[in-house]
Amino acid sequence: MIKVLVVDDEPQIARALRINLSAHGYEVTTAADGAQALRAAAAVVPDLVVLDLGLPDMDGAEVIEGLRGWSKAPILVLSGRAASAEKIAALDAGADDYVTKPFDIGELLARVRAATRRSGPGAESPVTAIGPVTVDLAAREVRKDGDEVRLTPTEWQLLEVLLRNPGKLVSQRELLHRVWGPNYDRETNYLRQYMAQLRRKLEADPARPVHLLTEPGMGYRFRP
Amino acid sequence: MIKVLVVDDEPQIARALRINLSAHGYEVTTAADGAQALRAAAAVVPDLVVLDLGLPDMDGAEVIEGLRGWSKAPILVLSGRAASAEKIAALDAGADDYVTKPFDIGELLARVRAATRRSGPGAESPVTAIGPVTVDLAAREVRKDGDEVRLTPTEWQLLEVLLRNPGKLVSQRELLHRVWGPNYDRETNYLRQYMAQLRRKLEADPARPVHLLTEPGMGYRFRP
DNA sequence: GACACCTTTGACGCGTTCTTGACGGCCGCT
DNA sequence: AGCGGCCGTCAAGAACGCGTCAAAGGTGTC
Repeated sequence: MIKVLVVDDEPQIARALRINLSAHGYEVTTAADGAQALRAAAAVVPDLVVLDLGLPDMDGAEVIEGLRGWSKAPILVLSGRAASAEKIAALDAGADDYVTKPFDIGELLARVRAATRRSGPGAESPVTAIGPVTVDLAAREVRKDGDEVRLTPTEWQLLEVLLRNPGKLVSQRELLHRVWGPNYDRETNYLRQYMAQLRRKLEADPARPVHLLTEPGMGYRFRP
Repeated sequence: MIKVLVVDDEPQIARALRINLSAHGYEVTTAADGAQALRAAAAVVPDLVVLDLGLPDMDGAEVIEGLRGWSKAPILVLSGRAASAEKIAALDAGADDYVTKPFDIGELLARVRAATRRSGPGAESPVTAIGPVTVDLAAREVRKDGDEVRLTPTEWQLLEVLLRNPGKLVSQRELLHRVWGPNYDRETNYLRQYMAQLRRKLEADPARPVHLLTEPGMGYRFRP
């Protein structure tokens, strides 16, 4: 989750930003003045800072420079002042963007997206561990004792459904529907076939599976 | 020297921007419409693009997307329209900043500095090594055993998508969408054709690729 | 207008994957 | 004990996808 630090001394604006950003999937922290902002930045290490100028305790450029010493996270400045000199000062101090109030919330969100897009895609993908095997669903990569294991498309789909419901029982019908389509209900032999292949490739002892379990008469279950 | 491409159909504005940017030490190229812009971008490989919307021949978003396929250079959009919807569309298409006319030239220069500051230090050497081959995505240059290798535009786009997701599997659908457009879903023969060409040019043994791998039925993967 | 280059399109052989059927073992039920 | 249901395993042919070659269509250059 992308972490955003909102710095604003006006509670209404801070609240509005928190609500909107949270609604779009960001993790929001707020600070009401410069000192709080620098402390909060050190604590949460945000991926982006939305900074209102005109804070009660510090000058805007000071806050920007204080942040720039720590972090390379984009800084998006809000301000009531439209004067060019202020914008230039803020941008040259290290801000990445400057928006004057009153601002359109949609536009602000678009600018937030533009700013995070640049620095964003350096993230690692989540990896699921199955005993000696690691599965990276995003990269579509399986490793067993370090070397890679190749799965066929059908094997991937089946494994993905199970892994996305860790610990839960997935019925045969649901597995068939998700992998082969809604017209498949009773082809349980497909499941037997491919579960066996998955176990051969992923389980330490395919005859005695520990993670890819059969629930007789019901379905299959992935145990982490 | 930092190279800036200025795209504007109004000669006075283009001239004013050229003079001001040149005076501040930038190397300026100008283009008067979208087609020229894309051609010029391919030729000079700019470090930043200043793009006026409302070009005579193409929609603004088209130009942005055309540029984004090639390059990660920041795009600073100029526009006479202050409507939020347009700003949002441009930013989400891949623009980095949006300035409404009339604009203060000092502020514009500050935004140019802010944009180049970000990509400047990090974009020093984005060179990817593929065995005996080195690929410089920013400079758009490939060398194999020291000699230059020529890639066609389509080959570049395909290679770029793969290189920007190192280790990750990229589905054939995504590759088709990113290189040929959202209307292409099943033309996997294009992928076969161009992957073969890339392998001929980049792999030591094109018949046994080590870095540009096929995942049958799913997609392709670049392994560093 | 001829030429070169790139893109698009079609066809074929081959290896892999999917589908399908059959068999035997384990378990619970009668 | 006998039986039927369910699962794991094995072994086939069919179908699919990939790499490759070849050639036509399109565009800009000389």
